[in-house]
Amino acid sequence: MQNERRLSVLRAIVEDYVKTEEPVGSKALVERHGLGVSPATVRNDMAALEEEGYITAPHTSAGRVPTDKGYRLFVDRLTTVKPMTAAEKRAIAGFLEGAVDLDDVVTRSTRLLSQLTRQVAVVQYPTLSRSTVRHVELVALAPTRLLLVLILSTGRVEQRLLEVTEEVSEETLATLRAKINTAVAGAVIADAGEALRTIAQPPDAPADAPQDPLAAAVAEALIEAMNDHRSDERISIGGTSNLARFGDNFDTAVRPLLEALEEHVVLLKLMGEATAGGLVTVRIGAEGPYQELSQTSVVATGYGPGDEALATLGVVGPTRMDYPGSMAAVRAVARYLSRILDEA
Amino acid sequence: MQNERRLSVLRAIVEDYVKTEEPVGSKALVERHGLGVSPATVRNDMAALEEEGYITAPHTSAGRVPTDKGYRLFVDRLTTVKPMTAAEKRAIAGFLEGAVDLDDVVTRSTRLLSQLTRQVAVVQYPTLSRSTVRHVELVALAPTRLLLVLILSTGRVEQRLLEVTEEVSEETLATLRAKINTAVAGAVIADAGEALRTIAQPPDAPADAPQDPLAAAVAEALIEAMNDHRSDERISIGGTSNLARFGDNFDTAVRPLLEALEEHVVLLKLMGEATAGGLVTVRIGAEGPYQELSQTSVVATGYGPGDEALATLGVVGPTRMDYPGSMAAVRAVARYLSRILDEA
DNA sequence: ATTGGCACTCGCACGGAATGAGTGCCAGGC
DNA sequence: GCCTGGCACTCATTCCGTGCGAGTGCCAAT
Repeated sequence: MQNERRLSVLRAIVEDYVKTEEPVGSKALVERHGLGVSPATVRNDMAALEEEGYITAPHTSAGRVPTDKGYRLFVDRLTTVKPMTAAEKRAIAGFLEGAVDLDDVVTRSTRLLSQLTRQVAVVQYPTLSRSTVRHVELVALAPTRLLLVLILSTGRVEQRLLEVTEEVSEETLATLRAKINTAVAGAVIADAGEALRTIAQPPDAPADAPQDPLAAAVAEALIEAMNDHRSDERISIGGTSNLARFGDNFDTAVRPLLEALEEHVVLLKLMGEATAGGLVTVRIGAEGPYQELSQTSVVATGYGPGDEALATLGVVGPTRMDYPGSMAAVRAVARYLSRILDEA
Repeated sequence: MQNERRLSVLRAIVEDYVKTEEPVGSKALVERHGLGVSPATVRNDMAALEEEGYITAPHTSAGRVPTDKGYRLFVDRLTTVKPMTAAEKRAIAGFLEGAVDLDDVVTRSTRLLSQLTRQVAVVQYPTLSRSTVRHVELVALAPTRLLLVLILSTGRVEQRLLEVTEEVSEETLATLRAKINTAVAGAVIADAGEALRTIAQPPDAPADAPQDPLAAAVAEALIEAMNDHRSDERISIGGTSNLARFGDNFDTAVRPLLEALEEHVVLLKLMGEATAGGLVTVRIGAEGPYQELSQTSVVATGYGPGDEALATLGVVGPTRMDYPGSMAAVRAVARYLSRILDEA
C-alpha cells in the first residue's frame, strides 16, 4: 500500500458503502467525492485494492465492497475521530446528569449510547475487582443471625445473612466490626481477603492458637461476597431494535447476535479487556473468536473513575457500520461515565 | 357456531397452521387429521367458519389461516391443557432447584421458560407492594450518616444512605430502631408508611407537639425506599433469539416487539394484571392496546408465595404460536416458582 | 501515470406462460 | 338434510427468456 490516492479511494468506498449499503462503483465514487481524477483511474486503484484484499466485488459486474481487512485499515489509518458537537456534548451531560444511583447511571448510559449510534449498546456494570471497601457493617438481626453489609467505593452495597452457632453479644460484635473496618477500609477488594483472614488468625499469634470462630465465619462470608460479586459481571443491553439495520440476513447475522447478547459471558469476552485511557478498541467481523459473528463488529472501551478501567462499554453492530461515529460516541460516553463515577 | 364438527375443523386448522406455518387446505386437513369426511364437506365447513370470521384466506386460491378471533375461540374452548410430562416436571424442578438467591431464581425461570416454549420469556421480579417488612436496620456509618436497611419478606434487601443534620447517639438510634421494628415488622409495605409516620408524630400527642426530626427523616427515607421500589418493577427477559420464529416480516413484527421489550413499562402493561390461582391469561394479536403488536400474542399468569399474585410471568410470541404448550409451560413454571418462594 | 474509448460480463427487473393447490358450486346419493 | 364426487375457475407462485444497464478490464493515446 504505497499510493496516497488509493487510500483516499478506500476511504471513499467505505464511507459510501456504509451510507448506501450498496456496492459502490467507480463512477459514483468520483461524483460523490471530490477526488479530481477520472473513473478509469479509480478503476485501476480499485483493481489494486482488490488485489491486496481490501475490497471485493460481490459479483463480476457490480461495485466493490470493503472486506474486513479493508475496514481494519480504514479504522487504523483513515479515520479522523470527529469530536462530538457542543450540542451532543450537552445532550450527553444532561442525559446522564439526572441519574439517581449506579443502576440508573448504567441504564441511562446504555440508552444514550444506543441512541447516539443507533446500534446495540452494551454497558458492563463497574466491576468490583478494582473497587475498594468503603465500610463493613455487622448487624445482629437475632442473637445467632448476623447481617453483613459491604459498602464499596462504587456505591454498590452487598449484603449477606450469616447464621452463627453461638450467640453473639453486642460488644463482641462492636469489637469485631471495628477490627474489620480498620483492616479493610480503603483496601482494594482483592487485598481485603488477605486482611480479613489475618483478623481470624493473627500472624503474630502462635500458629497453633485457636482461631476465633466468629471472626473466621464472618471473614469467610465477606470474602465470598466479594468473590461472588467479582464474577457476577452484570451488563446492560439496549437498542436491540436497531438490529433491523443489519438488513435481511436474519438467520446468519441477527440470530447469532441475539444469542450472543443473552450469553453475557460470551458478550464480555467479545468486548474484550477493558482498555483505559480513552483508547477505543475495534473488533471487525471474524477477527474475534466466534465464527458465527463474522458479520458483526464491536467497538468498545473501558471506563471507570480516575481513568482506571473498571468495566467496559461499547456497541455491537454489522461490520458495515459507521466506525468513526461509533468510536466517537463510545469514547464520549465512557468519558462522561468515568467523570460521574469520579464524583460519586 | 352450532356444529360440532366445525369446531374440530377449526382446531385442526389452528394446529396445522401452527405447525407448518402455511395456509392449510381442505385436502391436507382430512389427510393429516382423522376427520372421517371428504374434503368437500370440510370445504363447506370452512366456508362457514370464514363467514363467521374465525378463519380467512390470504388470497383466493390458497388455504385458510386462523384469524385472531379463531385463535381466541381455540384457546377458550378447544384446548385441553396438556399437563407436563414427568420428565419435564423433573427438568423444571431440577433447573430451579440450584438457584442461590432471588435474582438467580428469576434468571433461571426466564431461561427455563424460553427453552420450554422456544419463545421470548418475560419474568417480572416479585413486586413489593404485597410483600411485608421483615426487618428494618439502622446503622450509623458516621455520626451524621445513617445507613437504612430494609429487609422484605421476598428476601429483597433495600438500603438507603441518609445524612442527618445533628449527631445521633447510639442509644437514640437503638431506641428508634426498636420503635420502628415494633411498628412495621410484618406489615404490608403499603401500610408500613402510615405506621412510620405515626412514629414521627404519635397521634396521642397534642397536634402541635414538635415532631421528632430524626424519626421523621428516617421515616421519610424508608417510605421513599418502599415507594421507589414498588414502582421499580424489574423484569428479566430471555430467548430473544427465538424471534426468528416470527418468520420474515422483521419490520412489521419483530422490530416493534424488540422495542416493546425494551420499554419495560409497556411490557408490563402487556402482560397485564397478575392473575392468581393458576389462571393463565392469553392476549391475542390486536386484542391489546398496542397497534404495532397486532401480530404478537402474550401468554401470562401471576405467581407468588401462597397463591398470592406478587408478579407476572409469561411468554411473548407470534399470534401463530403453540398456545396449549405455552400455557402449560407458563402455568408449570409459575407453579414451581411460587413453591420456591413459599419455602424461602 | 492518467485518461477516454470500447467491448464485455452479469445481475436484475420485467413479462408471459405454465403450474398446481385450492376453492365454490352443483347435482346426485345416503 | 347432510354428505360427496365432479368440475370449472382463480390466482399466487415458479420458471424461462429477454433486454437493460451499471460496472468492469484492457488498450492505446496523451
